[in-house]
Amino acid sequence: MSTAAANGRPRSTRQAAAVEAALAASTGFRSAQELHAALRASGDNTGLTTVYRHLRALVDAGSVDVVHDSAGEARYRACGPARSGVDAGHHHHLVCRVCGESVELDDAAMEDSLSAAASAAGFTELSHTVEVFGRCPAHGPA
Amino acid sequence: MSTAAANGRPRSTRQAAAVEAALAASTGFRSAQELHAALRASGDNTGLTTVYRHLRALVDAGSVDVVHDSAGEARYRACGPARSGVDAGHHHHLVCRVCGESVELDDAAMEDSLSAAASAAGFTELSHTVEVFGRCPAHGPA
DNA sequence: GTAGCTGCAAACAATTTGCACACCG
DNA sequence: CGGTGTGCAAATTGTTTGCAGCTAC
Repeated sequence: MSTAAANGRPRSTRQAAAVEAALAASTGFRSAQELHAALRASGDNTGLTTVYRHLRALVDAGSVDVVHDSAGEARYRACGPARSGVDAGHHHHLVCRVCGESVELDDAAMEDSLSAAASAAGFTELSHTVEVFGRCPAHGPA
Repeated sequence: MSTAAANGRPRSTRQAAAVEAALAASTGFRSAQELHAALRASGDNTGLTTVYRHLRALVDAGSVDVVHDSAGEARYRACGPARSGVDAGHHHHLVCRVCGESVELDDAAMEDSLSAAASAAGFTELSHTVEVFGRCPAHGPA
């Protein structure tokens, strides 16, 4: 099908595809090193450095989302198709702290409320980070 | 018990007070190392280690709030009086990305909206992180 | 007097960068 | 062939831990 999900890259490399595949293989957030380990387990002998490089490039391109866990470590997830130049995928995530599974949250009311409060304080050029953690239905409380 | 908000500490030390004072001296978020530098500038020859130790203790006690900037570095701010054992100071911050000044946001509507969305997805034991960045009135766009 | 607190320096972990080599085109 | 992506290892940075001495109680 859409074999052409990635064609704007300078040179098509196998490792680049491997990183994207590793990201696409999970609906949850994964840490850089976790991703690297998974890649090696998949047979790809990709280096940690390369993983970091592609991760950064993808984040920069807007096709990957990042959150920082409580330890300050970065976790990545393939998200938003990143249309042309538009920020078509603005949303936040609800992440299960047990299995890492994540669900997208598209809460316009929340966004609006937040913006209104910030504007009321006289702040401009707003940007925000919203991360929600919890236990997914499959991992309910004890 | 109006004696003191903090009497559960093992031993009252001058450095502990210095760290708390440094935090209280600013309405904005400060990084650990920034705080350490300020402390030395104030005359206190407190060590970086000690600053980190007290910071961690204060965060653990709930009297200090932490946010992680885009670089993943921790920034602290004295917040919520942290009553007895109750989380009496739940709120988020609106931080100026130019001067670091911060304003507390107590947006119940946003909180509610967020919780509702998360609950709808079947998630429990929710916790969230909301950080808003922007330019304060004093540092408006060009 | 004793135990906890302090501080210097080494240990640590995550991430970045340099440099030499392989591969894509 | 040419150049870019790759990868190993060293460098960086923020934070934590160990150990000897000092201070508060």
